[in-house]
Amino acid sequence: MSGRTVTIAEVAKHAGVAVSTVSYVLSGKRTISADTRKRVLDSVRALGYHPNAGARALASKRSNVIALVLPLRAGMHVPVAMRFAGAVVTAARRYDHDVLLLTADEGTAGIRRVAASALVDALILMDVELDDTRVPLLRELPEPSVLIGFPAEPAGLTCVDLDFAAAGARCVEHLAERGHEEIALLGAPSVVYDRGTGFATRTREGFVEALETHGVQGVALPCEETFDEVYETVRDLLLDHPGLSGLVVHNESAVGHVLAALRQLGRRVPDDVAVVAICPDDVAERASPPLSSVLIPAEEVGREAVRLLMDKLEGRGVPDSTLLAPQLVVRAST
Amino acid sequence: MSGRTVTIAEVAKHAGVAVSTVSYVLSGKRTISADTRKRVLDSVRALGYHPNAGARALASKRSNVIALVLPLRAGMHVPVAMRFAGAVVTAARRYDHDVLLLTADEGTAGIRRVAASALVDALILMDVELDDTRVPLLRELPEPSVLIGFPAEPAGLTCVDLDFAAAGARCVEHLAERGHEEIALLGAPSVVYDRGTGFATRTREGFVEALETHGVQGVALPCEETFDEVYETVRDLLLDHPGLSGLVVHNESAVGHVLAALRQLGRRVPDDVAVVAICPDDVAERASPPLSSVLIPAEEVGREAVRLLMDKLEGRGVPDSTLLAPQLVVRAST
DNA sequence: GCCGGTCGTCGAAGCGCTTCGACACTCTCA
DNA sequence: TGAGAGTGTCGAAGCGCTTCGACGACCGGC
Repeated sequence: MSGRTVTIAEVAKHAGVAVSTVSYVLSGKRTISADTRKRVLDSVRALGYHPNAGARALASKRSNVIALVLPLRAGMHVPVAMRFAGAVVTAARRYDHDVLLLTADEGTAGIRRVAASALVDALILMDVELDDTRVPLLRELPEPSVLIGFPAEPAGLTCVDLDFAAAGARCVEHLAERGHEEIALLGAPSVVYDRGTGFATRTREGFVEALETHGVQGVALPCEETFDEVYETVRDLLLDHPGLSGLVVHNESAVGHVLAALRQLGRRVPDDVAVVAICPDDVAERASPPLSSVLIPAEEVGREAVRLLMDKLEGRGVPDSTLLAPQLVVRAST
Repeated sequence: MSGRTVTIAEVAKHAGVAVSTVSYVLSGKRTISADTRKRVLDSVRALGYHPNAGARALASKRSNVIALVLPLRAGMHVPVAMRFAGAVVTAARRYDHDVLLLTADEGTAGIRRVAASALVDALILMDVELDDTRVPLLRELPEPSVLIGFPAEPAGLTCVDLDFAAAGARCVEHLAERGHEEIALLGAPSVVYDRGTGFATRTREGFVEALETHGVQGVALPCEETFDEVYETVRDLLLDHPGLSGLVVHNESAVGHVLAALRQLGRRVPDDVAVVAICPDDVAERASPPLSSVLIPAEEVGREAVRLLMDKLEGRGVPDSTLLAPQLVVRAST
């Protein structure tokens, strides 16, 4: 409570025990009698003791901080990224860890620095590309790490993500069930495919494969994010494919524009064109009409990434690859 | 380079000097001969030395980490927040500091914890409300802090923000110059006003005051974020105010819907209704038509917040209040 | 040629914590 | 009844760094 900072020695004196006893009460690493424990905890509360993070890190070789590496680059969808980040912070706190935020300005040097200085115990990487420069570094780092997303060569790494291939396939299946025979996928901006970001590519692959499985005609197109570009894309698509009656949209920034474009082109949703999106729930619910969608389970992915990381920190084995099953929610648009 | 972690003692031995000499070379706190300095720096590079963050923090009572408190609550615009966050991280790195990410789940306890444990040296708070529970805590904390946004009672605090009142006024001025005589402000969702978030309220005040100054009729309305609600709001607004020809939109999620609604209601932009937005540049540029806008200078605000914080950490005096002047960019919508 | 003042370097004392080994007990079972 | 096996607690040794005071070496001024 006081302004001055309280040390473990003061707690020990207040409780009438040795410093090490206080430490063991707090860490639970040795058995302490219920009586002593209570006395110590009372003193901790009375003095408002918070262990000094630096001292703890120095002595224990654990900082209880994890790094969240978040490149913030073009074409990446920021609200989704933020929800991942929020989920990671919340989950980390449950394991008594804090989160250090790293961006890409420093390149891999930042990762090396926080790892080498023992500022962090472990790392979570977001927005992983198929050919990601950070991946080789991760392999040589002694600190454990988890990737959200998949690089081209994930062997020996620990990766978590929504199963985007299954998500793409699930959308096709859904539209096929509804009787649509010609459909299209509007995906990420082309720059995202060019960069080889995994999730976009994998959705497209899942989509394309499922076309065959379900005996449906279909095309997959990239999709830019300004209204005018979206409008043109949709207009041309409808011109080129007069029989098209179903649309899968995997691009959250564009999804509103797609609906507006359809309206403007005189197509009703879902009567003329059914639309299913791959996007977070709130975006789908907020659209008009509300969209059937495969939700991107940001919270779940974040939580899972932290859980895997903690398992690795504790030396427990973890699977290389964790794919979260897509879940389709049917709303007014199909 | 090696797997093992290198200590200052090894650097000292390698360079043939005392440990303290290495420390002084690195910190520059005592004069060291050019010769010795070079030898030490060469050894640092040769061994790949990174000072241990915990040890450094313990000995120097400075962790070189600042906390970024980011509530992530409803109604807050996530991409903007993220740009602030990115700017803060980048700016902090220039002062050799890292950024710890804190969310609101823990409430004020999280702030107290990281401050008391000396995990961080200082704090930056984002998305500050007029009546913010975190503010009283900040006042009693010994660690310096900077707020992005203004609480109701900012005396004794250090606050930075865009001058939203001036931004609101600037939009009115712009529309008045273009000859519009009846205009409206579509603001944040009502929940944001209810919470008393400063930026929304201050824009409205600036808007309302400027109406009089420029002899213009006008109303200010909150604005929800689903298409249907926006559509109704715009429709009713045009019905109630047949002479209305100018719109100020201060709501990034709604701005696309507003344009779509106007289109659907048969109003051309800017011929029938001129629209000026208060939003980040990329949103304004991506709209159709591109919007005249007062940009939200996220990078500048973030950078300024960090600069102020570093000044406070060094014991330099800083102004209580820093307002960044709005800058209006004219595009196709007015 | 001696004195005081820099300048450059060193050694050692912590910073607040964890953890290891030791030790005094109390049980248990031969 | 005494050896052996826990329990519960303590003291002390670091963890890797910063920083303080000390101390030669060298300088210019008288």
